[in-house]
Amino acid sequence: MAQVLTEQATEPAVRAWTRLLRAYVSTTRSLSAELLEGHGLTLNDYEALLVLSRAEEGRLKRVELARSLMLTPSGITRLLEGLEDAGLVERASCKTDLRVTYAQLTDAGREKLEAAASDHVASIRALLEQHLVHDEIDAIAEILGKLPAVAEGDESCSPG
Amino acid sequence: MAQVLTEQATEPAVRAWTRLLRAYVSTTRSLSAELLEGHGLTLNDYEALLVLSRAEEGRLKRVELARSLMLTPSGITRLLEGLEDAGLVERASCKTDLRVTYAQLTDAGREKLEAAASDHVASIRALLEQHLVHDEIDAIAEILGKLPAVAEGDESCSPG
DNA sequence: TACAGTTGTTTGCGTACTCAATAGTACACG
DNA sequence: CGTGTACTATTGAGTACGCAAACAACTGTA
Repeated sequence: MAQVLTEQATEPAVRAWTRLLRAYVSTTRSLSAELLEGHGLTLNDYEALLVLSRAEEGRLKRVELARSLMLTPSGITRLLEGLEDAGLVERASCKTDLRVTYAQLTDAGREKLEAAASDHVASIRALLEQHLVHDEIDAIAEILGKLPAVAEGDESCSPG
Repeated sequence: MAQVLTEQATEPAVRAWTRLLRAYVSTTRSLSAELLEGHGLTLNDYEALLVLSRAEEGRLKRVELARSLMLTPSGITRLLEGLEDAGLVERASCKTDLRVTYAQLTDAGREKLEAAASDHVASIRALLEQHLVHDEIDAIAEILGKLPAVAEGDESCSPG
Protein backbone atom coordinates (compact mmCIF):
# COMPACT_ATOMS: atom_id res chain seq x y z
CA MET A 1 0.00 0.00 0.00
CA ALA A 2 2.49 2.58 1.16
CA GLN A 3 4.50 1.38 -1.77
CA VAL A 4 1.97 2.93 -4.08
CA LEU A 5 2.70 6.32 -2.62
CA THR A 6 6.40 6.20 -3.30
CA GLU A 7 5.89 4.56 -6.66
CA GLN A 8 3.33 7.10 -7.61
CA ALA A 9 5.84 9.81 -8.30
CA THR A 10 7.62 7.70 -10.87
CA GLU A 11 4.58 6.07 -12.46
CA PRO A 12 4.51 7.53 -15.97
CA ALA A 13 0.73 7.73 -16.21
CA VAL A 14 0.53 9.62 -12.93
CA ARG A 15 3.26 12.00 -14.02
CA ALA A 16 1.41 12.65 -17.24
CA TRP A 17 -1.88 13.19 -15.47
CA THR A 18 -0.39 15.51 -12.88
CA ARG A 19 1.25 17.63 -15.53
CA LEU A 20 -1.89 17.72 -17.61
CA LEU A 21 -3.67 19.07 -14.59
CA ARG A 22 -1.11 21.73 -13.88
CA ALA A 23 -0.77 22.73 -17.48
CA TYR A 24 -4.50 23.12 -17.74
CA VAL A 25 -4.85 25.21 -14.63
CA SER A 26 -1.99 27.55 -15.34
CA THR A 27 -2.80 28.14 -18.99
CA THR A 28 -6.50 28.50 -18.29
CA ARG A 29 -5.95 31.12 -15.64
CA SER A 30 -3.76 33.17 -17.87
CA LEU A 31 -5.97 32.94 -20.94
CA SER A 32 -9.15 33.44 -18.99
CA ALA A 33 -7.84 36.57 -17.34
CA GLU A 34 -6.74 38.09 -20.65
CA LEU A 35 -10.01 37.32 -22.36
CA LEU A 36 -12.04 38.67 -19.50
CA GLU A 37 -10.03 41.82 -19.15
CA GLY A 38 -9.74 42.48 -22.85
CA HIS A 39 -13.25 41.64 -23.96
CA GLY A 40 -15.41 40.89 -20.97
CA LEU A 41 -15.88 37.27 -22.03
CA THR A 42 -15.28 34.15 -20.02
CA LEU A 43 -13.58 31.24 -21.70
CA ASN A 44 -16.92 29.49 -22.06
CA ASP A 45 -18.58 32.61 -23.41
CA TYR A 46 -15.94 32.72 -26.09
CA GLU A 47 -16.17 29.03 -26.88
CA ALA A 48 -19.93 29.26 -27.12
CA LEU A 49 -19.74 32.12 -29.60
CA LEU A 50 -17.09 30.27 -31.55
CA VAL A 51 -19.07 27.05 -31.75
CA LEU A 52 -22.16 28.95 -32.84
CA SER A 53 -20.22 30.85 -35.48
CA ARG A 54 -19.15 27.60 -37.02
CA ALA A 55 -22.61 26.09 -36.95
CA GLU A 56 -24.90 26.32 -39.93
CA GLU A 57 -26.64 29.71 -39.91
CA GLY A 58 -24.90 30.53 -36.64
CA ARG A 59 -27.56 28.57 -34.84
CA LEU A 60 -27.48 25.49 -32.65
CA LYS A 61 -29.78 23.61 -30.35
CA ARG A 62 -28.94 24.21 -26.76
CA VAL A 63 -28.40 20.52 -26.23
CA GLU A 64 -25.85 20.43 -29.02
CA LEU A 65 -24.10 23.42 -27.59
CA ALA A 66 -23.98 21.65 -24.26
CA ARG A 67 -22.25 18.67 -25.84
CA SER A 68 -19.75 20.86 -27.64
CA LEU A 69 -18.82 22.78 -24.55
CA MET A 70 -18.96 19.77 -22.27
CA LEU A 71 -21.52 21.44 -20.04
CA THR A 72 -24.83 20.17 -18.75
CA PRO A 73 -28.06 21.67 -20.09
CA SER A 74 -28.42 23.70 -16.94
CA GLY A 75 -24.96 25.10 -17.42
CA ILE A 76 -25.95 26.14 -20.92
CA THR A 77 -29.08 27.86 -19.68
CA ARG A 78 -27.01 30.02 -17.37
CA LEU A 79 -24.23 30.62 -19.83
CA LEU A 80 -26.64 31.78 -22.51
CA GLU A 81 -28.48 33.92 -19.99
CA GLY A 82 -25.46 36.13 -19.84
CA LEU A 83 -24.87 36.14 -23.58
CA GLU A 84 -28.53 36.92 -24.24
CA ASP A 85 -28.48 39.80 -21.78
CA ALA A 86 -25.41 41.11 -23.57
CA GLY A 87 -27.21 40.81 -26.89
CA LEU A 88 -24.61 38.47 -28.34
CA VAL A 89 -26.94 35.52 -28.72
CA GLU A 90 -30.69 35.34 -29.09
CA ARG A 91 -33.36 32.70 -28.93
CA ALA A 92 -34.98 31.15 -31.93
CA SER A 93 -37.59 28.49 -31.71
CA CYS A 94 -38.03 25.45 -33.86
CA LYS A 95 -41.11 25.10 -36.03
CA THR A 96 -41.32 21.37 -35.90
CA ASP A 97 -40.38 20.75 -32.30
CA LEU A 98 -41.65 23.20 -29.75
CA ARG A 99 -39.41 21.81 -27.07
CA VAL A 100 -36.24 23.02 -28.63
CA THR A 101 -35.00 26.56 -28.67
CA TYR A 102 -32.00 27.51 -30.71
CA ALA A 103 -29.16 29.66 -29.60
CA GLN A 104 -28.71 32.08 -32.48
CA LEU A 105 -25.60 34.20 -32.86
CA THR A 106 -26.49 37.86 -33.40
CA ASP A 107 -24.53 40.31 -35.51
CA ALA A 108 -23.25 41.88 -32.35
CA GLY A 109 -22.20 38.46 -31.18
CA ARG A 110 -20.29 37.76 -34.35
CA GLU A 111 -18.55 41.10 -34.14
CA LYS A 112 -17.67 40.51 -30.54
CA LEU A 113 -16.27 37.12 -31.38
CA GLU A 114 -14.22 38.44 -34.25
CA ALA A 115 -12.83 41.18 -32.09
CA ALA A 116 -11.92 38.76 -29.33
CA ALA A 117 -10.62 36.00 -31.58
CA SER A 118 -7.47 37.63 -32.83
CA ASP A 119 -6.39 38.61 -29.34
CA HIS A 120 -7.29 35.26 -27.92
CA VAL A 121 -5.49 33.28 -30.60
CA ALA A 122 -2.47 35.50 -30.13
CA SER A 123 -2.56 34.83 -26.39
CA ILE A 124 -2.70 31.10 -26.94
CA ARG A 125 0.16 31.17 -29.39
CA ALA A 126 2.25 33.38 -27.17
CA LEU A 127 1.64 31.23 -24.14
CA LEU A 128 2.48 27.95 -25.82
CA GLU A 129 5.29 29.13 -28.04
CA GLN A 130 6.95 30.78 -25.10
CA HIS A 131 7.61 27.38 -23.60
CA LEU A 132 7.30 24.86 -26.41
CA VAL A 133 8.67 24.44 -29.89
CA HIS A 134 6.39 23.76 -32.82
CA ASP A 135 6.98 20.04 -32.88
CA GLU A 136 6.01 19.80 -29.25
CA ILE A 137 2.83 21.75 -29.83
CA ASP A 138 1.86 19.49 -32.69
CA ALA A 139 2.72 16.46 -30.62
CA ILE A 140 0.50 17.32 -27.67
CA ALA A 141 -2.33 18.26 -30.01
CA GLU A 142 -2.12 14.91 -31.68
CA ILE A 143 -1.68 12.82 -28.57
CA LEU A 144 -4.27 14.58 -26.44
CA GLY A 145 -6.68 14.31 -29.35
CA LYS A 146 -6.73 10.59 -28.79
CA LEU A 147 -8.27 10.93 -25.38
CA PRO A 148 -12.04 10.61 -25.24
CA ALA A 149 -14.07 13.72 -25.92
CA VAL A 150 -17.74 14.19 -26.49
CA ALA A 151 -19.63 12.94 -29.49
CA GLU A 152 -21.59 15.34 -31.65
CA GLY A 153 -24.68 14.69 -33.69
CA ASP A 154 -27.29 17.06 -35.02
CA GLU A 155 -30.39 16.83 -37.08
CA SER A 156 -31.45 20.36 -37.74
CA CYS A 157 -34.99 21.47 -38.17
CA SER A 158 -36.24 24.60 -39.82
CA PRO A 159 -36.22 27.55 -37.46
CA GLY A 160 -39.32 29.61 -36.92
CA MET B 1 -10.65 39.55 -38.63
CA ALA B 2 -13.09 36.96 -39.85
CA GLN B 3 -10.02 35.31 -41.23
CA VAL B 4 -8.89 34.57 -37.73
CA LEU B 5 -12.00 32.50 -37.18
CA THR B 6 -11.42 30.26 -40.13
CA GLU B 7 -7.71 30.07 -39.49
CA GLN B 8 -8.27 29.28 -35.89
CA ALA B 9 -9.24 25.70 -36.51
CA THR B 10 -5.99 24.98 -38.23
CA GLU B 11 -3.69 27.00 -36.01
CA PRO B 12 -1.57 24.38 -34.24
CA ALA B 13 -1.39 26.21 -30.93
CA VAL B 14 -5.17 26.57 -30.83
CA ARG B 15 -5.64 22.92 -31.66
CA ALA B 16 -3.27 21.97 -28.88
CA TRP B 17 -4.96 24.25 -26.40
CA THR B 18 -8.43 23.04 -27.30
CA ARG B 19 -7.43 19.44 -26.88
CA LEU B 20 -5.69 20.12 -23.62
CA LEU B 21 -8.93 21.60 -22.41
CA ARG B 22 -11.04 18.67 -23.49
CA ALA B 23 -8.57 16.12 -22.24
CA TYR B 24 -8.50 17.80 -18.87
CA VAL B 25 -12.25 17.98 -18.52
CA SER B 26 -13.00 14.46 -19.60
CA THR B 27 -10.26 12.80 -17.57
CA THR B 28 -10.97 14.92 -14.53
CA ARG B 29 -14.63 14.04 -14.52
CA SER B 30 -13.95 10.37 -14.74
CA LEU B 31 -11.22 10.32 -12.11
CA SER B 32 -13.07 12.64 -9.79
CA ALA B 33 -16.20 10.51 -9.89
CA GLU B 34 -14.29 7.32 -9.13
CA LEU B 35 -12.38 8.85 -6.27
CA LEU B 36 -15.48 10.37 -4.77
CA GLU B 37 -17.52 7.25 -5.07
CA GLY B 38 -14.79 4.90 -3.94
CA HIS B 39 -13.33 6.89 -1.07
CA GLY B 40 -15.38 10.00 -0.50
CA LEU B 41 -12.49 12.26 -1.48
CA THR B 42 -12.47 15.04 -4.03
CA LEU B 43 -9.50 15.34 -6.33
CA ASN B 44 -8.14 18.20 -4.27
CA ASP B 45 -8.72 16.33 -1.03
CA TYR B 46 -6.61 13.54 -2.42
CA GLU B 47 -3.92 15.84 -3.73
CA ALA B 48 -3.75 17.63 -0.41
CA LEU B 49 -3.25 14.38 1.48
CA LEU B 50 -0.67 13.30 -1.06
CA VAL B 51 1.32 16.51 -0.86
CA LEU B 52 1.26 16.38 2.92
CA SER B 53 2.37 12.76 2.94
CA ARG B 54 5.43 13.68 0.96
CA ALA B 55 6.28 16.67 3.09
CA GLU B 56 8.71 16.36 5.94
CA GLU B 57 6.90 14.97 8.98
CA GLY B 58 3.65 15.00 7.00
CA ARG B 59 3.29 18.66 7.78
CA LEU B 60 3.16 21.76 5.66
CA LYS B 61 2.36 25.42 6.07
CA ARG B 62 -1.04 26.24 4.67
CA VAL B 63 0.53 28.76 2.36
CA GLU B 64 2.84 26.13 0.92
CA LEU B 65 -0.03 23.76 0.46
CA ALA B 66 -1.87 26.48 -1.41
CA ARG B 67 1.03 26.86 -3.80
CA SER B 68 1.29 23.13 -4.37
CA LEU B 69 -2.39 22.73 -5.11
CA MET B 70 -2.63 25.99 -7.05
CA LEU B 71 -5.35 27.27 -4.76
CA THR B 72 -5.66 30.54 -2.91
CA PRO B 73 -5.22 30.63 0.86
CA SER B 74 -8.95 30.92 1.28
CA GLY B 75 -9.45 27.87 -0.84
CA ILE B 76 -7.05 25.99 1.43
CA THR B 77 -8.90 27.10 4.54
CA ARG B 78 -12.10 25.60 3.17
CA LEU B 79 -10.49 22.51 1.78
CA LEU B 80 -8.78 21.73 5.08
CA GLU B 81 -12.01 22.44 6.92
CA GLY B 82 -13.44 19.33 5.37
CA LEU B 83 -10.33 17.23 5.95
CA GLU B 84 -10.11 18.39 9.57
CA ASP B 85 -13.75 17.53 10.17
CA ALA B 86 -13.06 14.10 8.74
CA GLY B 87 -10.07 13.73 11.04
CA LEU B 88 -7.64 13.26 8.17
CA VAL B 89 -5.64 16.39 8.85
CA GLU B 90 -5.11 18.39 12.00
CA ARG B 91 -3.71 21.74 12.93
CA ALA B 92 -0.30 22.28 14.40
CA SER B 93 1.08 25.64 15.26
CA CYS B 94 4.58 26.92 14.79
CA LYS B 95 6.70 27.76 17.81
CA THR B 96 8.67 30.48 16.18
CA ASP B 97 6.02 32.14 14.05
CA LEU B 98 2.60 32.40 15.57
CA ARG B 99 1.08 33.46 12.28
CA VAL B 100 1.51 30.10 10.65
CA THR B 101 -0.48 27.02 11.34
CA TYR B 102 0.59 23.75 9.85
CA ALA B 103 -1.62 21.24 8.17
CA GLN B 104 -0.55 17.97 9.74
CA LEU B 105 -1.51 14.63 8.27
CA THR B 106 -3.03 12.33 10.90
CA ASP B 107 -2.64 8.56 11.02
CA ALA B 108 -6.19 8.27 9.78
CA GLY B 109 -5.33 10.60 6.96
CA ARG B 110 -2.35 8.57 5.94
CA GLU B 111 -4.40 5.39 6.00
CA LYS B 112 -7.12 7.01 3.97
CA LEU B 113 -4.59 8.19 1.44
CA GLU B 114 -2.96 4.81 1.16
CA ALA B 115 -6.30 3.16 0.68
CA ALA B 116 -7.30 5.63 -2.00
CA ALA B 117 -3.95 5.78 -3.73
CA SER B 118 -3.86 2.31 -5.22
CA ASP B 119 -7.35 2.68 -6.68
CA HIS B 120 -6.65 6.17 -7.93
CA VAL B 121 -3.38 5.28 -9.57
CA ALA B 122 -5.05 2.30 -11.16
CA SER B 123 -7.80 4.57 -12.50
CA ILE B 124 -5.28 6.97 -13.97
CA ARG B 125 -3.34 4.18 -15.61
CA ALA B 126 -6.46 2.55 -16.96
CA LEU B 127 -7.79 5.80 -18.33
CA LEU B 128 -4.59 6.81 -20.08
CA GLU B 129 -3.46 3.40 -21.25
CA GLN B 130 -6.86 2.72 -22.69
CA HIS B 131 -6.25 5.40 -25.27
CA LEU B 132 -2.51 6.00 -25.39
CA VAL B 133 0.60 3.88 -25.72
CA HIS B 134 3.47 4.23 -23.28
CA ASP B 135 5.56 6.42 -25.51
CA GLU B 136 2.70 8.85 -25.87
CA ILE B 137 2.16 8.98 -22.13
CA ASP B 138 5.83 9.72 -21.57
CA ALA B 139 5.77 12.31 -24.31
CA ILE B 140 2.90 14.35 -22.93
CA ALA B 141 4.37 14.16 -19.43
CA GLU B 142 7.61 15.54 -20.70
CA ILE B 143 6.17 18.22 -22.95
CA LEU B 144 3.47 19.44 -20.59
CA GLY B 145 6.08 19.58 -17.86
CA LYS B 146 7.69 22.44 -19.74
CA LEU B 147 4.68 24.65 -19.27
CA PRO B 148 4.81 27.00 -16.32
CA ALA B 149 3.65 25.65 -12.99
CA VAL B 150 3.91 27.06 -9.54
CA ALA B 151 7.14 27.57 -7.70
CA GLU B 152 7.66 25.93 -4.36
CA GLY B 153 9.84 27.02 -1.51
CA ASP B 154 9.70 26.18 2.15
CA GLU B 155 11.72 27.02 5.17
CA SER B 156 10.38 24.87 7.92
CA CYS B 157 10.31 25.83 11.53
CA SER B 158 9.96 23.60 14.52
CA PRO B 159 6.36 22.72 15.25
CA GLY B 160 4.86 23.29 18.65
C1' DT C 1 -57.96 9.13 -28.38
C1' DA C 2 -55.43 7.97 -24.13
C1' DC C 3 -51.58 6.80 -21.85
C1' DA C 4 -46.56 5.87 -20.95
C1' DG C 5 -42.01 6.83 -21.78
C1' DT C 6 -38.48 10.08 -23.58
C1' DT C 7 -36.31 14.50 -24.52
C1' DG C 8 -35.31 19.70 -24.09
C1' DT C 9 -35.25 23.30 -20.94
C1' DT C 10 -35.57 25.64 -16.69
C1' DT C 11 -35.14 26.16 -11.64
C1' DG C 12 -33.62 25.43 -6.67
C1' DC C 13 -29.99 24.03 -4.10
C1' DG C 14 -25.36 22.62 -2.99
C1' DT C 15 -20.29 22.82 -3.91
C1' DA C 16 -15.84 24.57 -4.77
C1' DC C 17 -13.65 27.90 -5.99
C1' DT C 18 -11.95 33.35 -6.33
C1' DC C 19 -11.41 38.08 -4.74
C1' DA C 20 -11.47 41.69 -1.35
C1' DA C 21 -11.41 42.96 3.27
C1' DT C 22 -9.97 41.99 8.01
C1' DA C 23 -7.33 40.61 12.21
C1' DG C 24 -3.34 38.97 14.20
C1' DT C 25 1.66 38.35 14.14
C1' DA C 26 6.66 39.26 12.66
C1' DC C 27 10.20 42.13 11.85
C1' DA C 28 13.03 46.22 10.47
C1' DC C 29 13.99 50.80 11.33
C1' DG C 30 13.74 55.47 13.53
C1' DC D 1 10.39 50.98 22.40
C1' DG D 2 6.63 52.49 18.81
C1' DT D 3 5.43 52.37 14.07
C1' DG D 4 5.04 50.96 9.39
C1' DT D 5 5.30 47.12 6.23
C1' DA D 6 4.89 42.34 5.06
C1' DC D 7 2.86 38.01 5.69
C1' DT D 8 -0.72 34.20 7.40
C1' DA D 9 -5.11 32.83 7.94
C1' DT D 10 -9.94 33.62 8.01
C1' DT D 11 -14.36 35.50 6.57
C1' DG D 12 -18.09 37.47 3.50
C1' DA D 13 -19.66 38.09 -1.06
C1' DG D 14 -19.88 36.58 -5.57
C1' DT D 15 -19.32 33.18 -9.59
C1' DA D 16 -19.69 29.09 -12.26
C1' DC D 17 -20.68 24.98 -12.31
C1' DG D 18 -23.43 20.11 -11.43
C1' DC D 19 -27.32 17.44 -9.77
C1' DA D 20 -32.01 16.44 -9.20
C1' DA D 21 -36.61 17.72 -9.83
C1' DA D 22 -40.23 19.86 -12.43
C1' DC D 23 -42.44 20.94 -16.55
C1' DA D 24 -43.63 20.97 -21.41
C1' DA D 25 -43.73 18.75 -25.66
C1' DC D 26 -42.72 14.97 -28.47
C1' DT D 27 -43.19 9.74 -29.78
C1' DG D 28 -44.92 5.15 -29.73
C1' DT D 29 -48.50 1.90 -28.69
C1' DA D 30 -52.99 0.30 -28.59
